[in-house]
Amino acid sequence: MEKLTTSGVAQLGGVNPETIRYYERRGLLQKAPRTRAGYRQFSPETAERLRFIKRAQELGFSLDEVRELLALGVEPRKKRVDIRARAEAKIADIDRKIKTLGAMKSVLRGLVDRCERCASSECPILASLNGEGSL
Amino acid sequence: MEKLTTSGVAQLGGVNPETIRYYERRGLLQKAPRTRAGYRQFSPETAERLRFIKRAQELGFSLDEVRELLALGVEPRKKRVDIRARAEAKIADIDRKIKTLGAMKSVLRGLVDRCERCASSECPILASLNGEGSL
DNA sequence: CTTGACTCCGTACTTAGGTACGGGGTTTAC
DNA sequence: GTAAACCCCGTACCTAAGTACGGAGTCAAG
Repeated sequence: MEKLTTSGVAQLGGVNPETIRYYERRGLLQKAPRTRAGYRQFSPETAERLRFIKRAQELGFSLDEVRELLALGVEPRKKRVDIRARAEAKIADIDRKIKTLGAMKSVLRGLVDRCERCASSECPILASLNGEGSL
Repeated sequence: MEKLTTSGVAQLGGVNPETIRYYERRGLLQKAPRTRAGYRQFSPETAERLRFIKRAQELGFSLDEVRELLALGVEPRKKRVDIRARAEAKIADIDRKIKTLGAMKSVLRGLVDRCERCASSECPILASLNGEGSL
């Protein structure tokens, strides 16, 4: 269990060191223990957590939402049912996103397919899209 | 083909009227034709487009990326192959997003499942997550 | 033919999510 | 034991994506 420095964990997690402090302030990373001199010490798993945060963000979760996701693993015992419900809700969120992405994909796929079938230089589908398209 | 006013189309598309002007500036909506007096006139399909933009945004596409997506339907004829390639690239982007969402989902699903099997008041999985978890 | 609601435009402000700065302490390598 | 390279913190700054403001023109109802 080698401990990492702020910029060490930042590098492993692929973020700016300043971002670490920022996430700590925002509650996305719990306050790291400090050395006598006040230097933060991180465990390597923190880098995992950072990558999770980044992935979630790229998928359209806000930092507040990401914090909720992360909080699911750190609930104050007891409320087992509650945590379950919240996790299920997040899963449903994710399913909605997946569905929407699927829809967007088939729009694009349709565009590609129609354009393939249409080798002439005046593709009617493109033309129809031109005047404020159905995309 | 009833024409819509700026705030009319904004309402239909579920956005602020100012956002319409903003999207026009940013090139996400082409410049709308104007009345003699300079008022913009939109066709109802513009509302569709707005909703597409919003959906794409919620899924983590930036406005610049959304513009690229939209541009796929408005290419200057000719470069049929190019547009196809770009659409394929976007589809690949989307597939990556879907895959990542799937991974996040199974992390959450695993959390839920393990917590269900673990009815005692000291769930070891939660405990293991507490010290900078594997989420 | 005026009043209220709506439009225009340019410019300024806001929020989220960082990033950078600068003055000071610390640790490592010579 | 001292310079380079880090770390701390508070605060200031930045970009993306809007949102609001305010003065001026327009349109529809009474």
